[in-house]
Amino acid sequence: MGYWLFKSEPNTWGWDDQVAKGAAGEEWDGVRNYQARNFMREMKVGDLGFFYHSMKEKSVVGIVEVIRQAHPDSTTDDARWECVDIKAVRPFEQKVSLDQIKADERLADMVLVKNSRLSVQPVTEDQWHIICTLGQTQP
DNA sequence: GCCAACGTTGGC
DNA sequence: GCCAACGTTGGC
Repeated sequence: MGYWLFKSEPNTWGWDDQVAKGAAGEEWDGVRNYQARNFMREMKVGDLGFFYHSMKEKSVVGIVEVIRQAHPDSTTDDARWECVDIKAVRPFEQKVSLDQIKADERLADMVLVKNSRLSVQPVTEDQWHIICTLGQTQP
């Protein structure tokens, strides 16, 4: 089981948009960064991820599940870019802010802290459980 | 809204 | 293959 973090600017694509897609989910398209793409290639159906709102909100707001492995990104003809499909699983009872994450020394190694610009990131199992606890939400 | 950091592009 | 220039991201 892998754990990940998906980051989006809520004005472009937010948690509410993801929830509206229901069980059918949606492509996590538009990624044009090799590191992020490589992580998506590693994802397997059933892997879980955090849904993070960047910019104004800067918080983890919910949990998503990978429902389709990496496949060509339908928003480009460029064969280099691939994406997975994800669906919303459940919202966080309590949003976990970037400030909270930075304040917790157990989370100091998170990619979110170290390389805030990477839009798709791996999360360790320990980090996963800590943040779920902070969010008062079942892993 | 600004700007630093980063990744990508393209000229040499 | 190097590196300067450029565009984009995202925290502040």
